[in-house]
Amino acid sequence: MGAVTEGGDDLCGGDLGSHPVAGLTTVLQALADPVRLAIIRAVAAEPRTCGGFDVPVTKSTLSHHFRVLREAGIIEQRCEGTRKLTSVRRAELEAAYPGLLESILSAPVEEAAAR
Amino acid sequence: MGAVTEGGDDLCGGDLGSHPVAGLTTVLQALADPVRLAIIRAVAAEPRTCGGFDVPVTKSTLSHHFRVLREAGIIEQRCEGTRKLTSVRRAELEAAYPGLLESILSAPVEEAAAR
DNA sequence: GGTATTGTTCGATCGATATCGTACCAGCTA
DNA sequence: TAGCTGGTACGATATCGATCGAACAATACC
Repeated sequence: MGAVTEGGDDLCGGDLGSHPVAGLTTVLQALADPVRLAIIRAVAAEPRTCGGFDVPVTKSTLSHHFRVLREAGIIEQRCEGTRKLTSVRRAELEAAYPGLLESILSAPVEEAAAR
Repeated sequence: MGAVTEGGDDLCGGDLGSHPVAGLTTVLQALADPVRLAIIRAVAAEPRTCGGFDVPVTKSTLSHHFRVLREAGIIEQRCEGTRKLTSVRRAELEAAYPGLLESILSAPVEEAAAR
């Protein structure tokens, strides 16, 4: 079975989107962070690259958060030249935990709290 | 230094149920633990006391988890003699984050994983 | 009164993780 | 070719939190 046929250039399409949606605890843990929550809100509104966030962390920390979200099966990333386009895996998430993402995205945004 | 003299009528009625539902991050963090998830599932099915759980932790750890859930506004506890009856604050939670509790409770139960 | 039951609190331990800085790598672009 | 940009990898640090045991408190029961 073809792993990922992204239409030609699959230089990075290998394991970036192949993570299945993780267990409930893992997913909740991935969501239970203000930075990641901000990421998901922004990405859910419109897929974007790492540069498109205004969270007050360095890019290495941002990369770490992306990995956590990716490994929880919440987001997927697609190479776009030198950039990486991040998007929420709405369908898979909805299939695994119906209503969860919806209820979280529709919750009021908390003000950024130092942690 | 004795003479606390609290009168003895309502030792626990005060702040055990008065916590408002916390912010989304706090609530998700409170939910993102297998032990607490098990507690909530059990309590949601039927309010019960601390002894009514089969989680593999000591009672002090259990007490800690109850405090976290209580302070997140997810559960409330009522004194019942020497016992404490715990129940989920469904209405308040539903008002704060519609659909959240529902989606979590209806998710498949993960097998207990060592953490 | 004395004992058992139920639960909290405190101190200690120990693993998880959020964060940063630096180095590094892969594509663009001049 | 070199430089620039977006992103990852790795090591170090520091804080958070889950866990336990022991001590304590309050009520029920004999």
